[in-house]
Amino acid sequence: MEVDEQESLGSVPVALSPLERFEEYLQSRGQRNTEQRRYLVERVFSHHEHFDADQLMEQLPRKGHPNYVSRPTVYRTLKEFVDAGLLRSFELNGRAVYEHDYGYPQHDHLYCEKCHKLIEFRTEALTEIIASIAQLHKFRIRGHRLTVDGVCDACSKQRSRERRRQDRV
Amino acid sequence: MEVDEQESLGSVPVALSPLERFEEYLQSRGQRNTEQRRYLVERVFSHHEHFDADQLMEQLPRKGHPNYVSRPTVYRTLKEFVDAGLLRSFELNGRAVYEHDYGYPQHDHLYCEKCHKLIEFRTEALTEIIASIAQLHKFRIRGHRLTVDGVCDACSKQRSRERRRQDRV
DNA sequence: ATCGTTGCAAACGTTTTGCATAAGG
DNA sequence: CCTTATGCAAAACGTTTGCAACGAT
Repeated sequence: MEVDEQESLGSVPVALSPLERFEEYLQSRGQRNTEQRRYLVERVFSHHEHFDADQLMEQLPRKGHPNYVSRPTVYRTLKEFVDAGLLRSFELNGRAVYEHDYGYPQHDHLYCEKCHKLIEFRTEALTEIIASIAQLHKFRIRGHRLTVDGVCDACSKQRSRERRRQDRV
Repeated sequence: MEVDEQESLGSVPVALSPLERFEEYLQSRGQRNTEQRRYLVERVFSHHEHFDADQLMEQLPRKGHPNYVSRPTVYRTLKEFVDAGLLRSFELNGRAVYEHDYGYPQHDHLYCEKCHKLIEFRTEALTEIIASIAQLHKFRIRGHRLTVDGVCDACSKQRSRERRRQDRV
């Protein structure tokens, strides 16, 4: 579930930091700027990675330590981040996976069934196809999720190496 | 989760019926041709619809009645149908959704967030884009899932009608 | 007779809830 | 002070499992 560094799509310049944007969102809805929320924005945006609620929890301080955030609050806050446009979420193997949305370009994923890595890609052609399909069906688009399942280059090479090794035995 | 009849993509002629194909699959793997499996093939292929395990269970005979199939068996059998190539499955709102695969052309979906209807569409252009992306990344494709989220024509019309009604008050 | 399959009950992993307490505005 | 947010415990959700009884080959 890590991002392949070589596949990074760069970032889009934005006016406000994720924290500023979130604070603005909270204010506009009369919600509160709590320590937990501020801390989670900081942690979630400190590195660009795909993650699920559990992986995030593992990286956070344990119960009893400073900045501890309970599991329900993590779930509630991730949902708020999605509403606020900071994160995008999609489902993979029955769990919700999150990734940066704010300040990050729209993209889709290749999902390797062997190493479970998500490789990001971006293509204008896809956007155009979707737009024309939607027009045909008079469908108002809000977003899309495309996942291509298969086996990545590294895992294909690994498997053929293993097959060769087996042949020698 | 119903199929829009008007959006039906037709079917592809196949040599064997779903039941025959499944029986062949079972035989090839030394698995058994049980009454429950035969009954479920019949029910699942009696109409072309998207469905989840719960929706299927609701349509099946209740405990104590003839042809009753338990929940675990329904789950196990749906998984076998996917392995056998009879059904395709994808995740929607945290549940596994199934649709016919055998004898039905590859397609993708528009998902209406208002009425939760899945509209099927098919485009050759998408297949080509995915192939070229995969080639670029030396990625071996096994399949893909594209879902376009938004609001369908019917729901858009409904909402504007309601807005107009409100304006008159 | 063998061994895969079923139904039951109980577990599972993820996410959500009700509620009392804490803390932001 | 008035709410909203939090942490806790427990529930809810869809799905899977262990196991004894059953049934197909």
